[in-house]
Amino acid sequence: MSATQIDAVTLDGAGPLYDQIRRAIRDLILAGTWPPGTGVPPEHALMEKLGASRMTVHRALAQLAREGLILRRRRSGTIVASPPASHAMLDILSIPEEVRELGQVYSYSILQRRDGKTSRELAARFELGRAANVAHLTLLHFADGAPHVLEDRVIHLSTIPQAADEGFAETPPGDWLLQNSLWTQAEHAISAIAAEPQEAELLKIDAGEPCLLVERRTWNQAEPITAVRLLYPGGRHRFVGRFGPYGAV
Amino acid sequence: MSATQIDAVTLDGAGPLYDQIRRAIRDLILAGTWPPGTGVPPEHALMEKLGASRMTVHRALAQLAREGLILRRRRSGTIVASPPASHAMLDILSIPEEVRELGQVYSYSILQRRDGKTSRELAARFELGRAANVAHLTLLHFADGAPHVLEDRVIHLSTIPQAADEGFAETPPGDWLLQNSLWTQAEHAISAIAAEPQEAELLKIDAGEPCLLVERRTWNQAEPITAVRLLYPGGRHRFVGRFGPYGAV
DNA sequence: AAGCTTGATTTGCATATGCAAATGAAAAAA
DNA sequence: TTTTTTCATTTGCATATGCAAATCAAGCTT
Repeated sequence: MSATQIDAVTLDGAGPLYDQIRRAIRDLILAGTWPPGTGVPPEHALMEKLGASRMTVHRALAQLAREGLILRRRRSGTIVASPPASHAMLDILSIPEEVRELGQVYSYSILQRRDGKTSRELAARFELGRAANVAHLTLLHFADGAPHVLEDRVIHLSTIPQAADEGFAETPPGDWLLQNSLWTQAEHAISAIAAEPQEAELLKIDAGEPCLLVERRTWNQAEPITAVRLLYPGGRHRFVGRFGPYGAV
Repeated sequence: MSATQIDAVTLDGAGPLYDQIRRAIRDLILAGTWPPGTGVPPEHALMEKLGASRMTVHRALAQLAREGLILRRRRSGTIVASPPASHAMLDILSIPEEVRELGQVYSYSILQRRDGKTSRELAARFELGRAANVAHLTLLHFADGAPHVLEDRVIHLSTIPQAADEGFAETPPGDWLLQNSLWTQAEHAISAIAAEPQEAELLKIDAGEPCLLVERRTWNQAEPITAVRLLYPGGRHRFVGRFGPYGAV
């Protein structure tokens, strides 16, 4: 069952020894030569076959274990893990970057700003647990002068008090927050909705047209920092990600 | 500039020493005590302060470097890295899992299947580079008997020939492929579109209603495996991910 | 002043050694 | 037979040691 072709492990001489070992075994797994459940030879066997010390072999295997490719248990040995439930990775670029990535000219304008306690309606829209002192901003981002995305955001002034004195004239609030705050947790939801009439007018599309809605909330430890709703005209925008079974490529 | 409060590094005595060191430094970074650019004390200094060997300190720092929290350069030393361009992670569950996760009963039915060379129209819809021998399937997934998502898929028979003899009666093709093929690359795009009349009828929604469209293509090395378009009624579905600046939480 | 050489600092890699923890299997005891 | 004990295998952790590579800085030369 766990008889593995140890001879299949061959080094390519490129780079550090531990990394050669790591890549050699990783490639056998990714190529399917060692399918899930296959026994990986014990450290001593690899050590002799490859002429490396046990610590070096261990380093390679420990890293593969951290990456989730193999499972290791004392005495029972090491086996190839089953591919994990996969993740799709979507880059979160700042909106200016996103627009420039498309080769277009970025600009933005603040449509409205109001600071103060959250109304019941606002708290509901952003799923805020309790009333809070926030800055509430509405703004529109443009790509080559055309509406690109409509942003509706609250910033928790109790967590980021310096936002109260910031006009966001130079930098839109999303980017400003990235520079002026630390976040440890975020939640991200993507859904599709029909544009409301006033949203459609701002985005220069027809009411009822499908839009991508990105809702994001971020925290530092337990303190909420900001919550934002980004409305993208659906026909024009898509989120793309490229990845492999064990993470980004 | 790089004078760091080395006294801030304190161990908690829980678990392996190298991991205590790793976590101690990681926490100082995440808490903002050591902002980006801050100099991390050299291995020798940490070694003396913590009473650990250099190899152990090195192990902790090397791991933090792999995780992207710190940057290390010979002779110049180690500094805290700037938070990376973040990724949002969305779990890709199989559709049966996705439905069961919601606490609903899963079922599916194959609406149509046709194997053979791709038509021009089909090749365009799935962005296939050239004509190919594929299985083309259309199916509908149900949650508690109600339409959940409409699936339109091609499977490359040159890469996965055994799909030609598979009826997908027990397992829907997405899950079957996960079990019967290896993939090394995937591309994933999310957009919002209005439902076409025939799509709307199948999903039991009104034509023109906003839907989430997930398009995914997977490869093994350079060989295409499958391409799929998943159409979710927008109002009912959203993709949610939770994550931190340095990866999944 | 500009370029070159030398030296010192810091990280990176590999090895050898020793012990500890987990645990499957065999041996011994009930 | 069943349970317990012992033993051996395998991984995990930590240390000490030595050398190599990168590179900043100081000193030297021209």
